[in-house]
Amino acid sequence: MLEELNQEQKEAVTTTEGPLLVLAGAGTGKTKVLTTRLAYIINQGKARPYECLAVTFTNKASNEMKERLASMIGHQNANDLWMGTFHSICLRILRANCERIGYQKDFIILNEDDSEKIVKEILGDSDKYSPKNILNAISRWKDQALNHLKVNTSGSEFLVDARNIYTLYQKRLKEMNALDFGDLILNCIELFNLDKDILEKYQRKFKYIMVDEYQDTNTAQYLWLKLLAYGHNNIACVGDDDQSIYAWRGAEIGNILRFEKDFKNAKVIRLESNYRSTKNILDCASKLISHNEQRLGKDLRVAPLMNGDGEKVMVRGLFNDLAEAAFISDAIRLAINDGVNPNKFAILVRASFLTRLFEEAFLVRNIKYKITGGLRFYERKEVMDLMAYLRLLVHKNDDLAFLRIINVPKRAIGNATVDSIKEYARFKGLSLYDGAKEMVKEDLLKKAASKSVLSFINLFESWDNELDNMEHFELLKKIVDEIDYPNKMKLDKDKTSNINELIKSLADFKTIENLLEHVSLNFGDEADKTDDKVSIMTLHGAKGLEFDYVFLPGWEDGIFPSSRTVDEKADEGIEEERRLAYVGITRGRKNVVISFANSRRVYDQWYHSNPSRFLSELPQENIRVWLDRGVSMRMRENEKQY
DNA sequence: ACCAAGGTCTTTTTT
DNA sequence: AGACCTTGGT
Ligand SMILES: Nc1ncnc2c1ncn2[C@@H]1O[C@H](COP(=O)(O)OP(=O)(O)OP(=O)(O)O)[C@@H](O)[C@H]1O
Repeated sequence: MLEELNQEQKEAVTTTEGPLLVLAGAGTGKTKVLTTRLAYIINQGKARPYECLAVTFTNKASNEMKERLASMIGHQNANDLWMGTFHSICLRILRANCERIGYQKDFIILNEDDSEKIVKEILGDSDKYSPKNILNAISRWKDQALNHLKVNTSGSEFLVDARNIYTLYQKRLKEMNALDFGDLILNCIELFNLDKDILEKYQRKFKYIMVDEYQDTNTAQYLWLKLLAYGHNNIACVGDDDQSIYAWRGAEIGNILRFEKDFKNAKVIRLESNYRSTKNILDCASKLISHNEQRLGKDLRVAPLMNGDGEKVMVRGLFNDLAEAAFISDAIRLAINDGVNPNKFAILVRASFLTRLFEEAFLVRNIKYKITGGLRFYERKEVMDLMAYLRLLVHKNDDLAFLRIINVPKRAIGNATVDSIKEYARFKGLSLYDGAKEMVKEDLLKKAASKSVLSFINLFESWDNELDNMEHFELLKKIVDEIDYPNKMKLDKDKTSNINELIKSLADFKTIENLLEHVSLNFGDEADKTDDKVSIMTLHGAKGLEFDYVFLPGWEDGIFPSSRTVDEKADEGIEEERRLAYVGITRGRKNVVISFANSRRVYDQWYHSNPSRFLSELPQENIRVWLDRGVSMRMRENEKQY
C-alpha cells in the first residue's frame, strides 16, 4: 500500500497523531495521500471505520474515494466510514439530533429556488432590494456561522434590512420545519454548542478526521471541524492555497493560511513532486500563478522518472467563437479516428453558457460528449414541478411545494383564491394544504374555486391511499397521468422524456424521501466515468480531475477573467480568476491547448474581445503560439466590450 | 382567471 | 435568441 508513495507522501500517511496539514500544489498526490492514510489507519487497527470522519468537496469525490478504498480495506469497511461533504455529514448528524434544537426529525431541505421565494414573499411588493441580493447576504452570514442574532450590520441600511429579513426568513423556515443549505452546517454547530453531551459523543467517536480541499472551506465549516477535532486532536487537512476558487461562495482562504495557529503543534508536510503533468504544463502553471501576491508559495516539479518535457502548451488565437469550437472539435475528431478514447479529452470553460457551441459542434461531428454544469436535471422546470407533487405527497406542510403546483397545470385557481388560503392558513396556524382543505369543508371559498380546490385535495387523498400499496415510481406515473401533465403543459419531446427519466430514477430509491434528500444534497445523476465521452464542463467542476488532453477555450478579457469579478472585487477577484486558470492548466496530463477568439456572440450580439491578460503571463519558452490571420495577442484599445 | 403582447433580463462559478 | 415576468384586455 505504501510502496507506491514517495518519502514525503509516506510521512503524511503514517503521521496519524496530532494535527497535520499537507500543503502541496496540483497533482502532487494529496487526494491519494488522504485515501491511503485512511486505509492505513483502518488496516493498522488504529480505529474502526465508523470512528473516521472524512470530508470531501463534492459527493462525486466522496463516491470515488469510497470506491478506491473498497479495494484497499474491503467494501464493508469503506461503507462504514463517515465520508461525505460537510453538508451530507451535518445532515446525518441533524437527522439524529435535531429535536434538541427544535426541529422535527423529518425536516425538509429547501433548494435555492424555495429560499428565494420565501425572501420574495417577505419583501412583498417592495422592490427596494432584489431577493437574490438579500438571499446572498443571508447565505454569506451562514457561511460565517452567524445566526440572525449575531449579525453585525455596522450601520449600512442594506445590511440592517437584510438582517431583519434574515430574522423573518428563519422564522418562516421553522414554521415549515425546513432548513436551507447553509442551515445544515450552522444548525449542527448550534446543536453542538447547545448540548455538550451530544458534542462530546461525536468528539469521542471521531478518532481521526480528514479533510480534502481544505483551501475552499468556509468559516462555519472550520468552526465545525474545530469543535469535533477537540476530542482526539487528530485532524489531517490537505489543500493548495493556489486552488482556492470558491471565495465568492464564502470560502475563506485564511483557513489554510492559519492552520498552524489554529491547531497547536501542527505538523506541515509539503509535497513538491507532480505526478500528473509534463514539464511544459507545470512551468506554464507555475509562472502564471506566480503573478498572484496572496499565496504561501510552493515549488512544483515533475516527479523523477515521470512524464518529461512533453509538448509545449499551445496558445491558439482564432477569428471567432465558431472557428474556435470547430478547431477544437476537429482536433478531437481526428484523435478519436486515430483510436484515442474520447474520455481522454476535456473542454474546460469559465462559464456554462460557453458549452453551447461545443455541444453543437460535437453533434455535427458525431462525437460523444457529456456536459456537467449549467442547468442540472433536477433543476428543470418540469422536473421541479413533479418533484413538488412528491414533496407535498410526503409532507403536507410543505407550503412551497403547495404554492408551486396548486395551479400547475392550470386548474382555475388564481391569485385571489391562493391569497385567501394563505390568509386563512396563517390565521389558523395551519399549513396551506390543511388550510385549503378546511376552507372547502367550511365552505369559505367562492363556488367555482371551491370545486377546483376540492378536486385538488381529492387527488392527493387518493394518492395518499396508494402510497403504501404501490411502487413509488408507478404512483408517480399515475400522478403524471391523472394531472395530464405533459399534455396540459404542452411539453416537447425532450421535456416529456425528462419526465419519464424522473419516473425511472424514482425506482432506484427505497422511499420518496430518499429521492428528495438525494436531490437536496446535489448528488448528481451519477454519470459513470467509465463511459467513452468527451467531458465538457466548467473550470469549477473540473477541480480534482485529470485528463490527458485539456482544452481551455474562451481566454478573453471579460470572459476569463470575468468582467463581473473584475468590476466587483478588483485585485482579489483577479487573483481568484488566476487561480482558476491555474486549476485549468494543471488538469492536463499530456497536452494543454489554450484558445481565444477575436469576436464572440453574446446575447445574440457580436462583440469584439481582447485576449485574456493571463496569456501574457505564460512563459514564452513553454508555449507554442498559433494565430489566425489578423488575430493578435495584444489588446486593442477602445473596442466595444461585454 | 386566463391569455396574449410586450418588456426585461440572462450567463460566473455550486455545496 | 429565448426564458421569464408584468401588464392590460377579455
Ligand atoms: N507516488 C506516486 N507515484 C505515482 N503516481 C502518483 C503518486 N502520487 C500521486 N500519483 C498520481 O498523480 C495524480 C494526481 O494525484 P492526486 O489527484 O491525488 O493529486 P492532488 O494533489 O489531489 O491533485 P489536485 O490538487 O490537482 O487535485 C494521480 O493520477 C495519482 O495517481
